[in-house]
Amino acid sequence: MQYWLMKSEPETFGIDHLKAAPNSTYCWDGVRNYQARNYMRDTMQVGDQVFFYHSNCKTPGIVGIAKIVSHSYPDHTAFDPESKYYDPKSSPDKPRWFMRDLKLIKKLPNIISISALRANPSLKNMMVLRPGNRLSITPVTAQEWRAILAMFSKK
DNA sequence: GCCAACGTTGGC
DNA sequence: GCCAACGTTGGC
Repeated sequence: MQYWLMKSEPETFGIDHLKAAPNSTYCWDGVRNYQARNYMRDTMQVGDQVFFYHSNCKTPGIVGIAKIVSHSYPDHTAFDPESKYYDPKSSPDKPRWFMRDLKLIKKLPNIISISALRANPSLKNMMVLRPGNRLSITPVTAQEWRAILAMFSKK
């Protein structure tokens, strides 16, 4: 079992979009970064747990918990010229980008903001908090996972 | 809206 | 294979 943090812009695909999807499950499309793709395609396993993070918004932070419920498969939005994720270098024969399905486990009662995360000393090495971090999918250690769970179960 | 940090592109 | 230019991310 591994843990991850996955960023999404709430305007584009937020926690409520996932919640509203059939079976609260949706494909994590649009990843166009090789490192993030490799995590998704190669490293993730079905059953891994995920912090759902809202980025590029008024209050960035962790808003929910989800889990990986599928193996990786080609991201079809890359084949669609109408999609904003279209990539002519990816084809069904030779797909370049992959995705997995995520199922919402729970939406948190309150957001755990990035400032709250930064204020927690046990998270000082967390990847998403590192300066200049732009990776949309980052691994979370078991220690970090537990420390973050403790932050909201206390409330 | 600003801007620092970073990944990608493409000329050489 | 280097590296400058460019585009994007994302916190503030």
